[in-house]
Amino acid sequence: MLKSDPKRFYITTPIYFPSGKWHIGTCYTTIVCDAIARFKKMDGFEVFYLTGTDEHGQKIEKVAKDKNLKIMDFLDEQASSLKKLWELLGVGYDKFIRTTDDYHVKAVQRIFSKLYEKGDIYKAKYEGHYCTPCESFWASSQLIDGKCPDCGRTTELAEEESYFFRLSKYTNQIIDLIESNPSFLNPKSRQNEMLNNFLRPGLQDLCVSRSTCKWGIKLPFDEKHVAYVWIDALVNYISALGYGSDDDSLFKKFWPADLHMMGKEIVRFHSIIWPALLMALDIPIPKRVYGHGWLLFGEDKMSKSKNNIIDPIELCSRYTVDAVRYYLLREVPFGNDGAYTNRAFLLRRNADLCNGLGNLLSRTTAMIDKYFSGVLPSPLVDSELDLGLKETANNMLKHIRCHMDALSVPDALGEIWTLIDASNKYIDETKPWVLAKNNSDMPRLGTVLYNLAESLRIIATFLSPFLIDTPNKIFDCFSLECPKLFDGVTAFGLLKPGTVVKISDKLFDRLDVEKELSTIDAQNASLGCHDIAKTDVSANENAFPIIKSQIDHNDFSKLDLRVGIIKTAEHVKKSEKLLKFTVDIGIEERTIVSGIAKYYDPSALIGKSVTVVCNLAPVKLCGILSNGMLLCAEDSSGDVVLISPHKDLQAGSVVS
RNA sequence: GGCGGCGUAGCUUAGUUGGUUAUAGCGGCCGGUUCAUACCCGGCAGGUCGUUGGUUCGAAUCCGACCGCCGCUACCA
Repeated sequence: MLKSDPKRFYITTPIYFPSGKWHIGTCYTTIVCDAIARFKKMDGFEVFYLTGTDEHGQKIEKVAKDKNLKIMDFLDEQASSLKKLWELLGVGYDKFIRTTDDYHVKAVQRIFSKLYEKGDIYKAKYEGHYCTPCESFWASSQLIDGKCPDCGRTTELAEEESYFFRLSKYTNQIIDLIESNPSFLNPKSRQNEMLNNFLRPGLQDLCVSRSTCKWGIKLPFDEKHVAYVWIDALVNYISALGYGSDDDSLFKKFWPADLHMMGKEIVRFHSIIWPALLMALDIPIPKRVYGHGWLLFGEDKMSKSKNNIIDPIELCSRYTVDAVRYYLLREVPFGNDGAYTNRAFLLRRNADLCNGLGNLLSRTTAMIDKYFSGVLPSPLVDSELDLGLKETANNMLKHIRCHMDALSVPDALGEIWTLIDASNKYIDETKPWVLAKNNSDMPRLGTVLYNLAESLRIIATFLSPFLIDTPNKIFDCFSLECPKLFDGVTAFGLLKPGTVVKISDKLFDRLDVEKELSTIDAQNASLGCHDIAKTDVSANENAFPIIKSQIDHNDFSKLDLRVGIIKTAEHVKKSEKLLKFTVDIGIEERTIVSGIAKYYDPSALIGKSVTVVCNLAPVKLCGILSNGMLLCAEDSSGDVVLISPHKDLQAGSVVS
């Protein structure tokens, strides 16, 4: 007999940048992938699920330094805290890669050499903006209001030698890849974005090295340079499989990847740069790249609550891991952004997990206990009513598989709930409590309860890729183990009559939503949590950046801060963010451009006192020379406010 | 400014190529039931499908304008 090729599935999350605290947005991607990976395993695939951390770069160096830690100590700590989080959330990855791992470093170096020899990497000078204190180069587009994006100080023009990857060469190939292969990049709107914004205008070659940053992988042909993020980070998807090492059997087995999953913010790197690199290396292109939406933390409009518990660990310990996984997988429409609110979470938990699933198990096991002393009866007397239930169960795998292939995880879960709902309805229609009153109806009653037990077995089986403890609790009641594969599980008749059935504990406690919300409010208030509603956490991990390194008074005295009075204020044409001001700083009037158009109506600012940084080097913004800076503060919700003196002072008053 | 997307019941949302009374879930109300976690089952209410013109026998669905929200991007990430 011919052995057919085993079915394989390689799925990846992005590697996470360990500079801050982990939040529930990181969890979202990873849990979705986990569910897909588990599903594929049970569906007969040999699966490899990869996740990990992206550990190089200046920021890492800086954060470690600011925390007074050795870089590797800091990184070890971060990686292990992430692994702990995945363990808590039941994430069963097959490999956790760290870009500081030996084999990865070697693979990156080999790839650099290969591309260099091929001529796809070349050395060139480029002009950039250099921030001396930060020792970093920035492109014009990276500057924020003309200032260093890291420290906000003025930068100066300088030249740097760097290595470039000939990305431009691959423009047409990538266009062709996306256009002729619609399943490669999804959702479809991302294809348009990539094509219109980058590909059709033509790609620019990509700077792939840095000479100012030390914390990175050294280029084998030029030790003064380290790999800049692109090649380093993206290569993890193949280095993790042993590409470029002595043992590349996993690579041969699993590449090309079946699915690179990520948040929409990094689709560009995965759908353009990554395929181009692979093309340059003559490696096959991954089959699918999917950019999912963000999990947003919306304000709970229905209540006065403005606070949300968003710490995943806190959420799990309070409401169970399965409830958190269920909510993330069920409530966030895939491909779109989804909003997390405590209310929605609690309502979902009650409606689906307590009332739907938990109560079904409860009433079923209770009846087997009550009417058959806890021994599973035999199915003896079939009826028309049974057919619908069996059919629903029989079609489940087909339907769920279809949704999972389309990456519609919420719909896949919905499919399981149709069987849960059908089972609850089946109880109502068959009325076991009426059958129980009549001895002659006992065989029929036994059949009904047997069918319900079978239904629960099937439900638990299909839940097991998505939830962790709950399926096992259900199997436990029937003294079963979770099957390894879906194959053959949907047909009724697997459970052995005579099995001892345990009455289940409550799967999930029903909660009073209003009470729970006020408890959360009270707790947050006592913890001093401020309004974190409306905050997009995935884009906001550095809402309150860590304290910068200490300066002495001499450093401080270099700043020339003065009170200024706004004389004129207007919108900068062709700009969404910028306002142009004339500010009286006592000795003269200055033109200052500031990126606060979103927060202020210019006409309302005329005559107001503000704080001005007067000796900041001028910078051109949208063609206007801005000579100074208006001090502003931003809170965690993204609100930006000008800093003004408590009472009006003479223009030019010195701030010290 | 360029490109793209979205706007359907209180909330979340189905509506591939235009066609009978426009989904479904949650929440609300009413009824039924009692095995069960005040649960389950049934029913009802609630929508001028963002606004406005047009094409058509007929539009949530196609075209134009407008309003509102969002994403990507802006002289080499």
